Amino acid sequence: MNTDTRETIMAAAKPMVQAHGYSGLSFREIAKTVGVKSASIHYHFPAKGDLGAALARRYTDDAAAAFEAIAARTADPAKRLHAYTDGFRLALENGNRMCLCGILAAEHDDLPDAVKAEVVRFGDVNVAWVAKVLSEAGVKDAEARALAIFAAIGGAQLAARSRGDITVYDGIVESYRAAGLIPA
Amino acid sequence: MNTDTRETIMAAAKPMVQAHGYSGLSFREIAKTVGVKSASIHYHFPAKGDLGAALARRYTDDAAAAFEAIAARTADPAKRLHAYTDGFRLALENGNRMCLCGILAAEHDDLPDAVKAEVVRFGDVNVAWVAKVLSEAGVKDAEARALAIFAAIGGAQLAARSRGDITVYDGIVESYRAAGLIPA
DNA sequence: ACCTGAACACCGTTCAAGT
DNA sequence: ACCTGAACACCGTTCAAGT
Repeated sequence: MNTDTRETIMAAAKPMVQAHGYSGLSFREIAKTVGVKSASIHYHFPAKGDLGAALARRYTDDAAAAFEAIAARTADPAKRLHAYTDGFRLALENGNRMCLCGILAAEHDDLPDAVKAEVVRFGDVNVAWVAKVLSEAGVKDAEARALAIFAAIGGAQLAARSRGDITVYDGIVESYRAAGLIPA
Repeated sequence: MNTDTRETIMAAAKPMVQAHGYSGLSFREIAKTVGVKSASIHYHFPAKGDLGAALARRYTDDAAAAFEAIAARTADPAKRLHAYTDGFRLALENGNRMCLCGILAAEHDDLPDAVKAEVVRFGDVNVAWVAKVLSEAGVKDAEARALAIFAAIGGAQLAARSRGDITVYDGIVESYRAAGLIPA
């Protein structure tokens, strides 16, 4: 039951993208970790964009599954949103990394179209879920507010990462709640 | 009165970083634009980090000057903050680019220390100015709120850039005001 | 079916050499 | 003082060749 090489490649590449971005993702580095030659990666992912798109697609699917799990665990909107913001905290906990699609968003101009499309889909999935939570809580303009919360969380992650200090993330998110952006 | 080569290099490099980031900044591309060979860039900026730090330093200084100009133009906190969020809108207007220090923040792990330090200073200058505006407006926890606003604006820029749609930025910022994050 | 070595045009960097 | 050509080790990609 040896592990699928394709899976091993994706597992090695994911944290690399979260730390160094798409442009910083190196086939030769992945190859070293996986134990193959860099040319072999191209057998599983013809071009770098194919790997990037596969990573972003799975990241979004995993997020969607996590959202469902949160919704199943609690019906309280405030608690659901706490679990939501905690989810983005995880990346920072894991070696000051970023949300995979967050760092990809910054690299927009250098992304193949397939990767760009997955980044947009990640946003759509996030906004749709947050909007549902908000509207169930009776928040007006739930869709617009959800997009604002999604964007704000990405910004909090960016600010915390630039200082290499996860407490910066916590403080910013707390301010979002105190100011009324995120229902508390 | 021929233009200083060092200045020409910085002028060429700035929009490149705002579009492609630090890692996407190419000495050979700069050289083509400036009309010299890539090796010549190293005469003015020994390493890429020296150029990156110089760009971030000037970007911060320019921002500080712009903040002073805003404060001199109007005393109304809401108007000052409108001018502030408009400032970040400019980068998006200019070819869907990002705040130079915003895109650098995403690349934190691959930045030389001198560049990292300038990115942090940009944040400090922003937060200090916004905090002053907020405290004059009687907002409590002005420092924390200023950091939250700064982060949120960065996130709005990131979200808008990922969709290549400046109206996304406008909508998010409007939501920030509607929710009470930014005094309106 | 899966992997590799070698080549290609890119990259930042270095340095001896030019003017 | 300022610039350059050539070399170095990197990069993604391609492809003929292996098993």
